[in-house]
Amino acid sequence: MKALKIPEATVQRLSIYSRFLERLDKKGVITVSSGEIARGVGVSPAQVRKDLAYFGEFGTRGVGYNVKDLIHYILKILGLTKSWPVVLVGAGNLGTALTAYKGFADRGFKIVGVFDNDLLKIGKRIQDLEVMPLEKIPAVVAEHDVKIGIIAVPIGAVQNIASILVDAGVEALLTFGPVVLDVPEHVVVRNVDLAVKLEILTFNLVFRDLQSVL
Amino acid sequence: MKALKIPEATVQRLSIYSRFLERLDKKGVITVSSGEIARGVGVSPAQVRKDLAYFGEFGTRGVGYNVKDLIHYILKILGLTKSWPVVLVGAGNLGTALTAYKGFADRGFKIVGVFDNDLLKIGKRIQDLEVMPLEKIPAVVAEHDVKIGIIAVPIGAVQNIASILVDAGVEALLTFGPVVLDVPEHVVVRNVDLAVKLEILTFNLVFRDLQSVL
DNA sequence: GACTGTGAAGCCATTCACAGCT
DNA sequence: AGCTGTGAATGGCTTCACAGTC
Repeated sequence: MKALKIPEATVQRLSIYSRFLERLDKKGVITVSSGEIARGVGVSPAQVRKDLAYFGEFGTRGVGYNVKDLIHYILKILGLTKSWPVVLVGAGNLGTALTAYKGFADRGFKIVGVFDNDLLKIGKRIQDLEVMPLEKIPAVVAEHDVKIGIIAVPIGAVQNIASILVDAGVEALLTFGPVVLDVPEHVVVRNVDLAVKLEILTFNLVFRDLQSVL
Repeated sequence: MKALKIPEATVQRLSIYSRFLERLDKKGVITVSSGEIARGVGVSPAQVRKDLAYFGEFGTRGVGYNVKDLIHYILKILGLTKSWPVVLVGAGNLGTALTAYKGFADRGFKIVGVFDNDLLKIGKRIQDLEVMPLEKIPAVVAEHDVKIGIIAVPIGAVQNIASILVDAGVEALLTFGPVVLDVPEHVVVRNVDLAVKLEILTFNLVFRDLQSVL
């Protein structure tokens, strides 16, 4: 065997490469070099080659990579050659925005159920989905063999929802806001924290000014 | 001088520490050790100490850190001892969700203007803000001395909005989706890509299964 | 000549382990 | 005894540089 540990940064970049390549493909571009990809997404050419080398030899020396083929290989690596059903818990502002988010559908993610515990929201329609009570989670997860859950509920409720999803069979969770989840080891969790992102901006703004004084 | 290069990961964690500490403070906790912080946010104690050590000596040996003081120091480091005015461009689903997002207000970010180029959206009220046309960006940015812009528009329009914001005087941008911005060097840009996050999940799901076969 | 694939080098972040303080 | 602060060691990711191929 060969594949061992893949840096998370590599996985992130593969996702980005593949979307850049799809744009090239739409423009009719047939072949691309690591340097062109690098410029297109803002990394170094060596980085592009290294990232791809973790998974095989996809290029031709002296020529570059075939765009269509490379797209296919990367999607295969990322597990995106099939559509993934997703459940979303939380039908507030964020949940509503995520349900409508085209970026998910474009990449084969299909939201098959939206849930909330708020009686005022249950029954409401978001896109073409009816918001369901939490009790329906197990049935929907089982019916569609859902592996991925998105949790967009107030911070105090996140752990509880995570447990419900995991018990129902979900194996990967995307959460928002500052939470540390207690879930079984086999469950993959990633978090998006928008306040952190803004605070990286403010840090850089003030730190830059601070340094210019030294 | 001493401070030189701070890892971005450190900045992220400081933001997370500070919110954990605020929860402790609300509970009335006076003193905390690096080990307790570490357990609370899911990192190693040494990491916590190292992160703080970049910026000074905030603890007492044998005792730990004073919660209130440490919160204050971290907020100072992150530039959060003042409120930051923010403009948001894009009044679609995501923009609307972001405008209502409590996590921003809680940390002192105040959205002072929401803009869109869609005539159907202009004039609409989101929270207590009226959606304004793009032409108003320079005036609002100047009036409130806005340094931070959030761009939540379709991917094709992002670069154009970024340029407008930068021309108006904004120095830090938060964008969504797969874009590489062309902006002056002094402008700080960070990106949130939700599809990438989901694809990290799928990668891990399929890669785990793949590895178990080897 | 052009560009990939890759071992080696370099760089950066995290962890270790212990001296120093309370 | 307990816990911080930190130099040293480790581990991991990125860049370099070049051999290999078209």
